[in-house]
Amino acid sequence: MKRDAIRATMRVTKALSDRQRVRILMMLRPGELCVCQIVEVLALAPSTVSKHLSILSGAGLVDSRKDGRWAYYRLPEGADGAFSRPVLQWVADALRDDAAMAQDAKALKRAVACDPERLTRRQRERG
Amino acid sequence: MKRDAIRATMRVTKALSDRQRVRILMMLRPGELCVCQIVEVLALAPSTVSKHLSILSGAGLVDSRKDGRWAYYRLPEGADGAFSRPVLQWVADALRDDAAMAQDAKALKRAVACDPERLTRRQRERG
DNA sequence: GCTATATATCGCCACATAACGAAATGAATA
DNA sequence: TATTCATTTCGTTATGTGGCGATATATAGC
Repeated sequence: MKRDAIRATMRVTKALSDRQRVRILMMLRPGELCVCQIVEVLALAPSTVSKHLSILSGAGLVDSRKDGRWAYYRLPEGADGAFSRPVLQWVADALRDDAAMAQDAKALKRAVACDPERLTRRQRERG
Repeated sequence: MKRDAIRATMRVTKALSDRQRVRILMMLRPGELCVCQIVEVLALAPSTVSKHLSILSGAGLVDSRKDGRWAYYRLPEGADGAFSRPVLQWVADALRDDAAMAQDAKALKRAVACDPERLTRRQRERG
């Protein structure tokens, strides 16, 4: 008898109950992203995006690694993601062909075109 | 291209992001329940439970019918529930063997033992 | 070591939401 | 028709949460 599967479960459902976090998860499906690339697509303050990522991380919905000054987030692979993968798959299915998601994918393609170095410089210059 | 699959999707994830609503959904898996039976198990004010049910209904996670003074809620069957069924299945899998859910199931068994008539009378006398 | 800089954390504010009790609704029965 | 009563709706309150800017942290390069 699991003592609190409910806790882990609610952490996931609460993480999924915010639109921006769902956008992030969908963006991560093709592969890992630098925080600055996520910031670029969501058009939110870096601190806000960081908070969202920490909530996703706490729910086990993303893994992360640091590479120098940059932090990369990705969907957990293998056994790490086994718990949440089905629900994430449901979200992805539900949002297949969604217009807003398609727009994000397009914006993401542009953001990924330049490396974090150039992307962050552009973000800095715009203020 | 669906214009707002995201809206329907977020309605579901927001509905699932509350613990009491998840408890309700799990309680409904064996079959339909009267509002008073749900009130009995959750131990919340009837108005609160009603609000939760209306949110679940808005997300398409439950159907309802009226029978005289009583209202019955159930998980949508067939095509009606096709959209949400996979995510509900994920929740159910995640909470299989969860201690709190088992306790709800036990309390539910007691609540279902007497019919709505007797149950509401007991609630009235205590309230 | 010092500076620059990408990300994370903190403090704050505006808004959303879960809870309750009171009042409204609507069906059964006297 | 009037009353009873299960449920819903409404108004209020307390708490939770998303957003931002300011500050802290940590790493790269001088």
